[in-house]
Amino acid sequence: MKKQSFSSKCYTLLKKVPRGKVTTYKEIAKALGTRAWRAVGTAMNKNPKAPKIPCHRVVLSSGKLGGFAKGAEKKEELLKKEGIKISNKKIINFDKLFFKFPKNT
DNA sequence: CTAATGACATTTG
DNA sequence: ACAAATGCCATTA
Repeated sequence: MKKQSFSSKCYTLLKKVPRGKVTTYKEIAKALGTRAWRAVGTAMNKNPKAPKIPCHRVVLSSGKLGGFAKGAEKKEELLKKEGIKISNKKIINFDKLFFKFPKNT
C-alpha cells in the first residue's frame, strides 16, 4: 500500500479535521496537490468508511452545505450538533469554523 | 482505451 | 445576489 487511491488520501485528511470545524472540497484537493474538487466529492460519496470519516464536516467553498449521501438535511443536523450554526443551508462564521490543513506534515 | 458520472468551482446573464 | 452554463479531475462501466 505505498500509493493509496486518491479517495483514501481525502479520508485521511478528513479525519484530521477537529470536531466542531469544517473544511471544503477545494482545500482538500489543494492539500493533496491537485484540483480535483470533483473527484474529492465523488470519493466522499463512496465513503467506504462512513462513520469512521467525518464526511459531514466537508462543505462547499461557498460556505454552503453541499450534498450528502444520507441526505443534506441529515448533514445539517450533524453539523449543528458539532456546535456549528447554520442558516438557510449556509454555515455561519464559516471563515472561523473553516479548518485549513498544514502545509508541511 | 473511450464514454459517462458526480457530496464541486468559477464565470456569465 | 441568484440561477444557469461551462470547466474540472478522478472514478466507474
